[in-house]
Amino acid sequence: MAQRGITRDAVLAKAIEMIERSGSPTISMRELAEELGIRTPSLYNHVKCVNELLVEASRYAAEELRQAQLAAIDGKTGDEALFGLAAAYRRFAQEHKGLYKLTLSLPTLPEASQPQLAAAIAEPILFVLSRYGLDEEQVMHWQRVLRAIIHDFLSQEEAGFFRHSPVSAEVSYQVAVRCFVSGLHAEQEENSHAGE
Amino acid sequence: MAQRGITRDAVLAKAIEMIERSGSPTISMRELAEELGIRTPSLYNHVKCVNELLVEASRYAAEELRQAQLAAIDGKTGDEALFGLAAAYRRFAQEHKGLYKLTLSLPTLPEASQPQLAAAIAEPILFVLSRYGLDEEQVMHWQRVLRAIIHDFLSQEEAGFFRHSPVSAEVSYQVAVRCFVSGLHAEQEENSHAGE
DNA sequence: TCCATAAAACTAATGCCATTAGTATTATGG
DNA sequence: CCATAATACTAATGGCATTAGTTTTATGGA
Repeated sequence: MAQRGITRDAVLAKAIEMIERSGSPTISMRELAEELGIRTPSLYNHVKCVNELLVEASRYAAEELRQAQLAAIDGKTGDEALFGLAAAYRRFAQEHKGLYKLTLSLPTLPEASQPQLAAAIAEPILFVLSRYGLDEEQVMHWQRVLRAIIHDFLSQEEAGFFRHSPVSAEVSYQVAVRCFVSGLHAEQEENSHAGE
Repeated sequence: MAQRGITRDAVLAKAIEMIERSGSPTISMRELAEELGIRTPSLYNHVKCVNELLVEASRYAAEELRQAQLAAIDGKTGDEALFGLAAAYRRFAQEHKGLYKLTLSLPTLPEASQPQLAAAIAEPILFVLSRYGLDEEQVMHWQRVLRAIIHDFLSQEEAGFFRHSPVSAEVSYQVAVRCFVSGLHAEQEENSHAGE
């Protein structure tokens, strides 16, 4: 038996499908082979190792997240764009748990592929912030702050930190985003006063 | 050969020591046994499974983080206490990488032990925030926001997200904390206006 | 003082996983 | 129509946690 129509792309697609389905950013070669209807070692005709699959899946996840962000800020600027970004992140995390977690562990990937992916994800935020009259370094700081708020909020929620509380996680998230915007305005304020 | 002076506590202590040393919140039964000078299966005379060890180590980590927080706010109130908390978190994360990561994955523990540990960690923050004249639900939201900022900032930094940038992570962190405080004050402001 | 008992170590074995080595089969282009 | 390369297979390796069953030793009651 040979040539069963399985290609590297098909393997990757199935891996991504399984990550989406399970909500977990891990890949089991055994299960993957089973789903494809082949024996485990046959996978190695298409990929080098499980890590290579993770890198490829991360690449895909980063691109998806990037697109979701770009769609969210389309035609918007300023605070509206920021709220749009925050909402898009939250939706992405909820609808694509596994892919989202993959973007969180992106820095564990091999050095080479990492910077581009991180940059691809950060870019939409940087773009929106670049219109706030901050200097380049400040933009970097505030981008990190926003990502920190958004990211960890979601991962804490996902991880179950809020599960045992009656207080709405959704509302907490809105408080967090408003907090960011308000802090950002304060910084802007300070900048403009500095020039007087 | 028997009775080599190894107790359950000794096993746990060594496990914690190894987590501290490696900076990784994982335990290998094989390595653990090797360090203790016994064979792997002998560990099972003292603990039920590797997960039980992780639970115990998490308990310890949560308590340590709690103590670090309490020490940081001792004699302080208001913004000063908040800045103290943030600094303490950062220091703890840097000096106890492994334990800190353990507190991040706390929710993966069995349901039973989780709420107390999460509460123990959150309590000092709740205490400080309780003096800001917010209602109970607001306190909960703002506690989550602060934890989100602090936590993810540190885990992103640890994970290497900032490694390829010349912009200081330390300064970004300060921007984040100031952002929180400024946002908190804005909320306070709104509350007092609402009563007019 | 001695021995029964239980604690704590051991060896051997199981099962799950990723991965590698080596072999068989089949699709395809020359 | 057949040589070759691609792709699947089986078999084996090595690492891991864990379990079963056995041996050794510390200790307290006779």
